[in-house]
Amino acid sequence: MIFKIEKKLKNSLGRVGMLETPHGVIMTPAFVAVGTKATVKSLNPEQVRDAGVEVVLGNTYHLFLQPGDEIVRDSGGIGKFMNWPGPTMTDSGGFQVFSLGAAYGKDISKITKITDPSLLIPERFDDSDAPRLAKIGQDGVSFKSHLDGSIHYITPEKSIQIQHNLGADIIFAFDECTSPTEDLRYQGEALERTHRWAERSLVEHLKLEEQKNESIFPQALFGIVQGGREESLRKQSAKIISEINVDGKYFDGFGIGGSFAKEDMSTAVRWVNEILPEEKPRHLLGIGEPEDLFMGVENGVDLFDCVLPTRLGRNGTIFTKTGKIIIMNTKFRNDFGPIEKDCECYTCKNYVKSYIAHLFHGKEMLAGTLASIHNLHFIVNLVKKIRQSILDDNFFEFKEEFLKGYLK
RNA sequence: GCGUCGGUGGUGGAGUGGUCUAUCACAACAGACUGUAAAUCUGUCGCCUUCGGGCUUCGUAGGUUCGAAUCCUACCCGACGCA
Repeated sequence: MIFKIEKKLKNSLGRVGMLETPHGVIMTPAFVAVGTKATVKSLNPEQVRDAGVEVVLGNTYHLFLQPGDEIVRDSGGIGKFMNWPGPTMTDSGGFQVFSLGAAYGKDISKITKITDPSLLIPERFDDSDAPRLAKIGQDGVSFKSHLDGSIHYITPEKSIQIQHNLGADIIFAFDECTSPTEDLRYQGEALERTHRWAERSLVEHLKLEEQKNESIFPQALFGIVQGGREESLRKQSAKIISEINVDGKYFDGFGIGGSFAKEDMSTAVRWVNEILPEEKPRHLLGIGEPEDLFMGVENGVDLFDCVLPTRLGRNGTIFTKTGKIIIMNTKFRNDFGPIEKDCECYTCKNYVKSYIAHLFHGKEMLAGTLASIHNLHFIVNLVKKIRQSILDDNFFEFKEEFLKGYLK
């Protein structure tokens, strides 16, 4: 994997670059489509590609459980398995430590608002008796399969082994995505744990790379920075993760993970990217909304991934330049215009809102597909436009103009 | 014409003397969703409301009863059977 920076955004951390992988080039900043179970939900690879997607992200935990990482390996790797010829990534399962752990069965998001009352609780809320499918040990995480209840212990080594079997071009260290409801003391403990796991991930990765024969593509490993909303922890994490090395071999790039408050996400990202080595790519995990993408790029992020375009699409919420719309709302039943008249996506070129609303009301499968195509195109294209605006020296103008219309 | 069964909120369909504005499902309406446990979930869903409550509903009209969607009578409507 080779990363080249083409141009920097003046007076900020932003940059435009290119990331070369064994399966093709990613023009950064780029939005990565999420294909957790080796499929971008409701879309086939041609539709994903036509939406402008350059790279797809699968998930270690899900593919380990089903169909099993060895099956993916034996089929020729995740890209071949899912018929996606381009670059691929896999997440390590670290997010499931949160989503199946602290967040399981609760109404908790990794993105909070400062006004969220749960953040005002000074003491850590002890809910260790609450049912959860992921339980953290010092050595790894015990997962109770959401599919059949079977127990699986995932260590950093195990996650890396699985990811080597899955065979994505870029893989991530096993981390703990810490819940925003945890107190500072816990955040610190979790951070130390994530750092230990990062080093073990790197050791295992280098070992497996060494054992590979030439017929197998080399993989790049990204370390993950955590630290929640806390400045000292974020900075400490960025420093430690970027310095971790085994015999002079470092992480190939970095993920920025964990929970954020919407209001101060930009500062958290800036703290980290001011410290991470400039010449390596940074991936802001699980973000985001259009305004978050501008924020991330401006603060030095090269890659984003998020389930939002496809999840919102399947659930009937559609991105437009003037804000999100809920296509099932009554007013769209007889709206015979496209979602966006100047949109180049397949959905907008061929269908009107009335029809898409009809498909959703009728619970037709095509509904989620058409909405996902548009949403994915919208977000992927937004990042491409942001990229171009940096090349054209009008990033800040573009940002202001877009957000003025979008956030209204 | 006679007989039997049945008519419940937008729909289907519970309820068969009080705890009934009436279980439940669907539809409808609104909302949520940020490294996917998710083509999912939440709320509203008779009318009015100063959100305390007030008022009116179970084919129609009467009646019995302290009290009726629930019992009785008549009528209207539907299905089936016999003429």
